[in-house]
Amino acid sequence: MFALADCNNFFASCERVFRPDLNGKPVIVLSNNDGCAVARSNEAKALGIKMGDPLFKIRDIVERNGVAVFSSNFALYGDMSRRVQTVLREAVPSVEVYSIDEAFLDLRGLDWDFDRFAKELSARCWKYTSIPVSVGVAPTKTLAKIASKLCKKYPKLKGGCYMHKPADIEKVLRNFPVEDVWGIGRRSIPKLADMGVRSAWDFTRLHENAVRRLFALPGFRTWQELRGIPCIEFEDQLEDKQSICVSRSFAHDVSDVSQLCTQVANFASSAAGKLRAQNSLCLELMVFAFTNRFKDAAPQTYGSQMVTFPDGTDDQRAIIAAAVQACRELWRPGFGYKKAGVVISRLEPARDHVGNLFADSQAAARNARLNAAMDTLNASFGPGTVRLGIQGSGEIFMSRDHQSPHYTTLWSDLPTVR
DNA sequence: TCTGGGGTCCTAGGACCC
DNA sequence: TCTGGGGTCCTAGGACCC
Repeated sequence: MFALADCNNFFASCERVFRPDLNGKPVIVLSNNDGCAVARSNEAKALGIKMGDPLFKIRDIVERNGVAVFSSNFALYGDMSRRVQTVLREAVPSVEVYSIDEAFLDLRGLDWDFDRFAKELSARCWKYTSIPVSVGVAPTKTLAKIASKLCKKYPKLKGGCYMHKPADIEKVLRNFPVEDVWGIGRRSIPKLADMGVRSAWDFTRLHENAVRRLFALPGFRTWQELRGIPCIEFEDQLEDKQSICVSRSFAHDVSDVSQLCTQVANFASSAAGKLRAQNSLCLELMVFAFTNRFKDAAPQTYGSQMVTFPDGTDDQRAIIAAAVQACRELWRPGFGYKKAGVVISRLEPARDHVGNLFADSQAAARNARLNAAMDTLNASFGPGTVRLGIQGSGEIFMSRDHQSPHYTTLWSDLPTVR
């Protein structure tokens, strides 16, 4: 058996932990730049606010119903996520953190009362973190996902659902829309509709050859998993990233090349920091920037520029310099750039890297010490405390008009109790 | 006025080899 | 008319996830 522990309406729930006055009230959390609703409390969902709705289009609903609106606060969500993970790791030997708000638990070889286990684990998460968590247990990961969704739909399950009897699974799948199955995406829906497949159960009734032909290997795996045959690996080892991307939309259009370069330098700085954190080197860097595609009247452009590092690098100054140079090359006058980003790829573990015999090893060692010193300072005093001149103030041009305090990660933001 | 950010895996087809 | 057979590697794009 596998379990899936899924935090309900995660970002909205995090905001409510330190704002209990908002319990039972509609809450939404916005994407970066205060663009779209990306998390909604149950009350906000009931008002008809959809995932991804732009704030300006739901302004009426928000104002009429007194919806509490928050800018995204990833320092808070990341910290709350770690707290939930701690509770999960205390419960079972093996945990696969799948995303910021979801984790799989490996229950293979355990002879427990899984229904009780699921309900108790949910209760424990609530007790220690104040985050509501749905725990589904089933013979495959895909079925465990469905079981956890049942918990959200039926409060009487008390946050835990064990689904394993074939007759029960059939009953659930017959009532479960195929488009809500993990691994079935938007592009597959028309194909499935053509074949008369509406429920997850219908999908399991298709012939194996048809599934393989139309949905290839990933679709076949989902088909197997729904039929109770596990074929998606459990991965409790955290793998190194193969690529790292840092990108943002800007609060206003940027039509000045040096301003754009300053922003790109900050993206590169952030990407390079993540690269060093996983002890890798990158061999490739790409910068991209484009205009606002929603502005029909304005001239549109998309530019990207690639740089390679034949010897591999994780050096802050080298990566930022390359990104800024690439940005100058892709920039075209007369356009208002709305979004830009830096992607570093072809990553290799630093310890496996075969260096250049003729490189200046003393200079490399000096750079490594400099990078380590900057990383240490920025980890202690906050990102951007020590930075290169070209990064300017270190700020990204971003709107965040509804930001909550960093309750758990900044001393100055500690809640006051009287 | 205002529309997010960050990833992975798979496959078909091109380019190349003998 | 008719144009071999068998293989590997790489890449771009598609599809999916949160």
